[in-house]
Amino acid sequence: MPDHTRRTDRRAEALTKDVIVETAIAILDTQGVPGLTFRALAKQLATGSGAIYWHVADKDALLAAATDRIIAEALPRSVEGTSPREVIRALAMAVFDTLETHPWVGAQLSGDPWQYAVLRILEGVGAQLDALGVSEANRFNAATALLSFILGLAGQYALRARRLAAGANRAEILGAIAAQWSQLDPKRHPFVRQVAAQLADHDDREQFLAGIDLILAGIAGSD
Amino acid sequence: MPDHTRRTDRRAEALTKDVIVETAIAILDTQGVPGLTFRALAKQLATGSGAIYWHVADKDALLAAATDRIIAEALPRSVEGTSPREVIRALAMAVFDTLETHPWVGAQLSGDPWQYAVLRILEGVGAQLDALGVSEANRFNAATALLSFILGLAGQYALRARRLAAGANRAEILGAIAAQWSQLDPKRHPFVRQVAAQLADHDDREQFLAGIDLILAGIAGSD
DNA sequence: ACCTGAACACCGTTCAAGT
DNA sequence: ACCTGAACACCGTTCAAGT
Repeated sequence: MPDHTRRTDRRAEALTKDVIVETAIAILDTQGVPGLTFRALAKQLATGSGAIYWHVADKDALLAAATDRIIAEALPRSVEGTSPREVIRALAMAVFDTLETHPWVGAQLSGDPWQYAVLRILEGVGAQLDALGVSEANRFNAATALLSFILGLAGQYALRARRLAAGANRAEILGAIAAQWSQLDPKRHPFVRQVAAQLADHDDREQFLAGIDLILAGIAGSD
Repeated sequence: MPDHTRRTDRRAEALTKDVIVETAIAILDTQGVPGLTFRALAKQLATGSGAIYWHVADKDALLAAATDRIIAEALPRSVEGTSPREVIRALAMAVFDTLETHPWVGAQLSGDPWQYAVLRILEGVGAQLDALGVSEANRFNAATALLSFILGLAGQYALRARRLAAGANRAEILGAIAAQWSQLDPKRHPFVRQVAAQLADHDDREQFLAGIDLILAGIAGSD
């Protein structure tokens, strides 16, 4: 009560799950998943590694909690005055942009699709389908198709993020993959070879939205 | 040459990458990813753990090699006399069915989307798009949309597989998730609550094919 | 060239002991 | 109730030493 608690990176108040998750996110953003160890986390929190287990069940729970906080903050609360299609696009783009800022989220989302963070996305997507005129019988398949696509892309960008963290830049990574692809046997891999050229200079957001639009077009067409 | 080498589960010939990968797959199928350690693998191969590193760079490379072998064997060589749409469906179902037999493949595919096994799938899908009449400009986006959907689903079934390995059965797992979903706040999660009922008794293959069809319909419609 | 297996540098998690 | 930190039971990977 008397002394002004020093606000360095150390902790003065009681340990809470919130502080733990917040600190974990900071480590994940800077060091990636391999950097998040209970020892590193405890050190940053100026506590013992065992103390964390009083607030969090285990490492999986910690990662899920961190992912959920990121996704909860990233999803647009409500998008007024726009079409259902626009809302779904905005939602998908919110997820996409989050993956750029917090690359580890991609692996976490695609690796544990029943976690609460994923359910938030499913809810956001599903809520629009009624307005889109999708029959109740088709809603389940339509929503999970959109969700699977989003999670699939999440996995893809997750790996690229891992390589980015390793020091390379986007052009180098895609250039290396494109070079590798274009050396493939043309007989066995004609398509991939042909597409290799587009890989290096395609726009990620555009590709992502194109996929969303394809599925939305399919939903509109088949109902 | 003289004595008939005893064919127990031990190895008599020289260690090769093929034997290593084969043994790794056997462990993965029975014990899952956590069961695959270099110590367990070495013991099964009746060799030292260091010996494996002479043939395989590291654990990631071993997992990628195992996944590639599974996918290479699973993909239909060529499907004669059927429409491009049927070929894509057959290809997707081949991947899907593989995930049931080798559950760990799902996590591996979605976790490392640039590995060779994924490229095989991309090639298989992409090769059909020309025949489907998709313009060259749209082929890249169409193929990656299908691929992302397949990989997204792969991740989803991967987790369920992990839970199945832990001893539960399909009905229990989905029942538990459905029960959890239906307890959600109806105000905040109306869609997920509504869909919870369909979760327990939906057909996975049907859901998967429905997703493929939605994307194919979108591809056909937007071109 | 290929294999051995001890050793290194880590992990997540537990738990008696403290406050 | 909450925290400490040593201890346990593992990992992947390396590497001198063997054949």
